[in-house]
Amino acid sequence: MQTILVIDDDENLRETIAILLEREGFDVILAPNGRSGLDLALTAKPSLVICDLRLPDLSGIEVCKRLCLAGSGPPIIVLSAAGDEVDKVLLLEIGADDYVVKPFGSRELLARIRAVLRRVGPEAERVLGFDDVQVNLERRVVTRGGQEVKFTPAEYNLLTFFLHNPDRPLSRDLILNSVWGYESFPNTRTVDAHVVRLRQKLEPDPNCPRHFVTLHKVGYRFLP
Amino acid sequence: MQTILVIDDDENLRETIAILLEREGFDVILAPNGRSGLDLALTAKPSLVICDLRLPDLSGIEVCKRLCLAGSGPPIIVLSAAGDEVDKVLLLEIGADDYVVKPFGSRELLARIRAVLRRVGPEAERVLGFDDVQVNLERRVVTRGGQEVKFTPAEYNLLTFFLHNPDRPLSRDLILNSVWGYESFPNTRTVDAHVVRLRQKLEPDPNCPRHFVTLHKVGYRFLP
DNA sequence: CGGGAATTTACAACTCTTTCACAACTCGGA
DNA sequence: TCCGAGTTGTGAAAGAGTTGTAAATTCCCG
Repeated sequence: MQTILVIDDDENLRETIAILLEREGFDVILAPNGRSGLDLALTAKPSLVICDLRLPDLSGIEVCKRLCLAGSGPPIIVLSAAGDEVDKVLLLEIGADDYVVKPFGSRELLARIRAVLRRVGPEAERVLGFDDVQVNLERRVVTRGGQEVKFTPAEYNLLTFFLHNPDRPLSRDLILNSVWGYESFPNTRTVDAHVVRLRQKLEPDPNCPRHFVTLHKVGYRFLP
Repeated sequence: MQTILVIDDDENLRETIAILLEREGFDVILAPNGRSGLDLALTAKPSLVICDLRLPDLSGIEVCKRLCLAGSGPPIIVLSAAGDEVDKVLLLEIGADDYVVKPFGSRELLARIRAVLRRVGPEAERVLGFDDVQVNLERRVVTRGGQEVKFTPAEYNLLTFFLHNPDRPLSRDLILNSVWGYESFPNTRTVDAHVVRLRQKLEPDPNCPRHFVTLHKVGYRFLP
């Protein structure tokens, strides 16, 4: 599982990126400023850092430098505002691996991330699972006891969301926002229906769920 | 005997490089602009391409992209003028193998050429396939059960893109960007239409595709 | 035991894909 | 330069597959 650290003082953007990346199967950790970002980068050992150029305390440049000082730190992608006069060469020289100019499309950011990760090293097999169930995020394939199990997009998205958030109580609203997105507003019963489908396909005994557990009046919880 | 294609609008430089390379025992072909360069690269199958960044029609970047489309294509060394603000990362990302800043010495250029050729190594067996279908990238010929099957350029590009990316979910957008390129904007239905054509030509049963599989709401997947 | 909450099922609406025909376009040759 | 064959992108209609929801039922907790 690959972890990405996002350092940006704009909470909105931070969350947007987080959701985007999580949906792609990355673990995401967030920091609102340079100092905490540096700390996290050194303690959490992320596979990649996305860092805004303009931060309240340390500048993005400063962050890059410090991270590179540490030797073989994680690769860094710098975000810069459209107006900024960015010295690309300088950025790359001090250790940034790539930069993206705001505003950027999600596709662009993802492409750059993958390019950097690919360049840095062979991508770890991105496989999650529990019991005899395996989910290959790269291939978008789910197997159970070696047999492929088919999933519709909504089911698959819900499944990976659970897998990325094990052991946590997840409210229906949170699930809706994370999996369906802010633009669509299905009612919360919808989540139930899809959980049922997951259970039927993946629970050893769908009548007595052990992995996709109901939290009465709260929501659901996924237990590996 | 190895052939090198030189794309540069400066006739003087072109000739200088040609003489230099021929003295070293390479076959050299020349092109004064991006378009004819691309044509030559595709028809003459050089072992290596040297391409100026600044060209009258297509930029060197554009040339790189096109050449790398299907993931095969010859290695590329980019020439950039001293003043150019070169985005090294971008260059390497889109498929250039190395770059040399003008003015350069003949020794340097030769060293880089040899390095790239060495890295690329003995030409890989460039035949891909599945079932009784064989695709010879060298000759640009597709056979099925020994019989040649004709492919139009768009079909062929799509086919090789699939072949180079087996087993992965490929969104329509990704396919469009990779096969058609960032500058052309056909709508995503176009991909469907071409997939249909591939299936009709290559699937044992076009009504029940086993190799070019639809991922509903996601895109397509190629399974060898 | 009562009432709200969760599950289950079935289904209709909907979205996405396939198919097909066609017009625009490209390119080579006369 | 013009023409014709071949190629390619697109729209429209039909066909598949997906998904949100309602309604009936069961479950859970107080």
